[in-house]
Amino acid sequence: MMHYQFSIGDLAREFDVTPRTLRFYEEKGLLNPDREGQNRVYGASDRTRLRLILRGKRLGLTLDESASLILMYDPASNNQHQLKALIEKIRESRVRLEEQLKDLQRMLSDVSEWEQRSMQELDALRMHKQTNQREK
Amino acid sequence: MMHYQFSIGDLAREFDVTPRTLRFYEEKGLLNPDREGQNRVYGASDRTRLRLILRGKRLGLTLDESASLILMYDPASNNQHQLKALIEKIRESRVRLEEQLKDLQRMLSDVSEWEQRSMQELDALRMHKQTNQREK
DNA sequence: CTCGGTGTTGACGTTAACGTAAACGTAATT
DNA sequence: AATTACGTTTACGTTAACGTCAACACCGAG
Repeated sequence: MMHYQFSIGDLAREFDVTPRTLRFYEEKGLLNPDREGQNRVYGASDRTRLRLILRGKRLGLTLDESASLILMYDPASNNQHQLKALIEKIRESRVRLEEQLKDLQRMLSDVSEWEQRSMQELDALRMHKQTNQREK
Repeated sequence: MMHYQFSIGDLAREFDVTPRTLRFYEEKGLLNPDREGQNRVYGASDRTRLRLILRGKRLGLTLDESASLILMYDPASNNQHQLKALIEKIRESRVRLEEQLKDLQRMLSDVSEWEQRSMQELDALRMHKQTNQREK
């Protein structure tokens, strides 16, 4: 059974952010939930947007950058000129992301290399200790 | 011909940051250049560190996180207990980075999918225009 | 000798992304 | 009726990572 309506608390819990965060994203125009009286009611699209925002954050994008990425997912953009501009923006994003991917791979290999070295060193220390004990 | 001494301006230009940034990193203990009188003189190790810091930044790490990563590269850490703690930290970093990698791949595939769709749409628009012109 | 270029140390300003607190409304529980 | 849980708006506070500016020192060229 799938919901398609969420309170602010629901979403906050699901994505591990505070309600304040969701209201803040709304101020910035990243979300726009319906209202039921005073209260915010979030739908599936808001949920998707939120996921995209947070994914962006984890990758080091600013909220504004995530905002434009989200606009690109929106089918509301039709006119040709805008479309070209958007494609260009996407292309830039992709280039950046690919750069980031390289950075990440470099870092991963550095880190695992270091990990191995230090574990060996740790083993060496253990061996040394045993030797010492036998010498006693 | 390789230098192994750099002024603050040299490094700033090479890595496209301002001198202020380098002084700031020094305050935070991320760099510690020698002095020649008043002036800072950076060596190869500072240059390496700077590279690591900036790489970290691009991946969304904070300066403090980069700082601890750099400490791990340092062979100054010997005692067994510290070593274990460091290994644990590295392991965490790796997990985070692997998560990031997945995010990135998801995002890349999303983006290129969208790119294709919008280029097709653009083509469709062009075709439509031609048709209209012939109908004239 | 003065001028431009490069460096130095404070010290205050700025932006993003929320945190925190006050003051209040509403609805269900006890 | 009072408490508890959840929501609201408004507004000020906070942290990271520098930017910016003032006031000064040094050094080589013209």
